[in-house]
Amino acid sequence: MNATIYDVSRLSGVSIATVSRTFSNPDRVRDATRQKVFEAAEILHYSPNAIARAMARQRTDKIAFLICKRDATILDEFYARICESIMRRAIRSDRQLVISTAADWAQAAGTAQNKQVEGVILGGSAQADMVSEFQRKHIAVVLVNHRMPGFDIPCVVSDEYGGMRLAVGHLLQRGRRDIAMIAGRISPYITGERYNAFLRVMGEYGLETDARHIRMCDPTVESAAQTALELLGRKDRPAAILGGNDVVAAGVLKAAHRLGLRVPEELSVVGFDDSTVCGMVEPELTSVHIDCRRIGELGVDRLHALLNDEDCPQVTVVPAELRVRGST
Amino acid sequence: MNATIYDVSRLSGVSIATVSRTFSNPDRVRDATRQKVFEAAEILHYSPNAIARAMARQRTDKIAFLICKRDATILDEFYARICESIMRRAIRSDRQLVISTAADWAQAAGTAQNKQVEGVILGGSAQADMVSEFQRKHIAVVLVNHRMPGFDIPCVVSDEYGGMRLAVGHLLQRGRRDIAMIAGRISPYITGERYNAFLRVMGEYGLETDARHIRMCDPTVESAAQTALELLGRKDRPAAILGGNDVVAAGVLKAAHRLGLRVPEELSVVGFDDSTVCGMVEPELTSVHIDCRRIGELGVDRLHALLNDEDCPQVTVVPAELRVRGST
DNA sequence: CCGGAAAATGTAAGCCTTTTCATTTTTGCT
DNA sequence: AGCAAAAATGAAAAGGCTTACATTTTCCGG
Repeated sequence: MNATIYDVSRLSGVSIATVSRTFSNPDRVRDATRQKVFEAAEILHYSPNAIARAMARQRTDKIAFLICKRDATILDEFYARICESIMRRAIRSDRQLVISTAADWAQAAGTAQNKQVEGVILGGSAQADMVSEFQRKHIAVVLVNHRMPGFDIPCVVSDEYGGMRLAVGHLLQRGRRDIAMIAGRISPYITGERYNAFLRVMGEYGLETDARHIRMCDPTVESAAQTALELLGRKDRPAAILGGNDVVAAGVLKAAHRLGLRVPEELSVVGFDDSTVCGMVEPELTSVHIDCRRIGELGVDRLHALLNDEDCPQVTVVPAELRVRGST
Repeated sequence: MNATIYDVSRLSGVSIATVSRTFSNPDRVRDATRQKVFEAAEILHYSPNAIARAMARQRTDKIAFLICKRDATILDEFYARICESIMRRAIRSDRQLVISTAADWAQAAGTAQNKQVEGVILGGSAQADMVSEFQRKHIAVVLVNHRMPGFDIPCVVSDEYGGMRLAVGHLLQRGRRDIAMIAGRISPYITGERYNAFLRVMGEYGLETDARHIRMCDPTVESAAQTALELLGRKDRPAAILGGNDVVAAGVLKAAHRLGLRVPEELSVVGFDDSTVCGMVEPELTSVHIDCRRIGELGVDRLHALLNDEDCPQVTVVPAELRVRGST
């Protein structure tokens, strides 16, 4: 139905080899020839068949971004940003991108199987067996927003510790010493990382962190608000609350509002991620900015390095920044 | 490097045809044979090469979701939802999904070219030449959240008019007759649709809509807030404002807060899309719920129908609902 | 236990490129 | 004009699978 290289060859009067070269390596044919070929191709609406091309060249120039459903989704602005950035970078480097939400990792591996995809970027918490499966298939793997110590895989993460340090430091500057954290159950990695960072940073500043200061909640505004209500309802309520991400922080704001607590006068609130909601709530939310864009780009770059046998740092940490707004 | 059908054939002692059948049509080989083949495959870590398969079958089982950068992005929760839903549906029907943000349509067409992709779902405002390009390549096209009258293409849209009717009806019930709209410059289609719906509905209710009642703004909270400030600063301020989407509505809320106007007592605010921010702002935002999930699913379904030569409705309208919350 | 139908398997062509190697044409000099 | 080297082109194999058609095996009733 679609024209093939043979049709063009026939119409233009050159061999198929020359047609092929004309399309994949234009400067290796004479001007006159090139013109003839392009003319014929134009007439026939020919364009090279990528499948056949992949078949012959044994490579697809295709990479995948896999999100493990269990703890991440594109509905999350955080991952949407990473995804966008990966998309952009992939296009720029002439790679096709396959995106898949892997409900179960078997499906994900299936998607990427068979060298259809030359490399994958794994977002969210990847599982070890998934990774080894890929490696056995000789598919390059890069982790984004996750680490797998013991595995020989490059990963790109943001500096959660540094971000936390900025956040706590800022609160201290504002005179808040009684700081609590509500960690939403986001992706296990991020949750854990931020949790640990909080403990560590508080320790470094010589501040207390007993059970009263740390709470878990589901990653919804309502759940966060409930948790915050408990925390704020008591006499010895904290002077500041760190949300595990912006949604949680928005929940805290909500709770404060219900209790009639003024923010930031009576309570400081800090979020994580610096997502668009920060600008929508009242007061606007101080938040730790995570450079998702950079993370995505670096993810693609690392994958490229891997695919081209260049050397590639195992761990890349992207710095975080604090965006101070009305809630502190 | 990877095992091929020949390796499996050799090890299991059957012909490559049988191996092929074992994988693509298991019940057409005898039990004993199937077992032998699978065993050999297991040992060799064989799995069929999808490229070669596509080559031989002349089909890829691959579809694409293309977003036209100019007016839509996955960063938009609205599109993220559609995207998610398409992803889910595509996976469920054993299709691979390629997602691409098309900065320029040439690139998009390129991505989908060459029967690498059997069909595309176009999100955001597609351009006519893009569509005809696809059609000439015999690539099926479905429009999501957009319409192209005059083109023979199925499209799936939400019932913006119905949603608007619900919103305005609700406001009237609350005793608000002086209703204004701030339309954000979202995707041209949506913006236009909602704008027209507003005019029409207001007309149907016999309400005024002079220049005072309709404003445009950029699709950011800040821009919306500025616009709302102007609208609300005057003596004859409206009693209710409809935001072109939730972000705009959030901006209105912000403006009201700055002016010390109590919502909903002194001003009612309604958004569109029913995105997650609705639950985060104070008061929570009444919004017209757009069933993005359904839109995505139907998009995929229509595409399937097209690919299977089944008949396929040209226009599918997904109903909208009103979610009433604190802002009215 | 045989014949014929049905089921299982095998053979080989085809899908559309790329690419190596051989061959032809062009180029630049003398 | 003639020659060697360089550039352009062509012929053909390879890439891994599916499938139509041919062949072999199995199954069943008589």
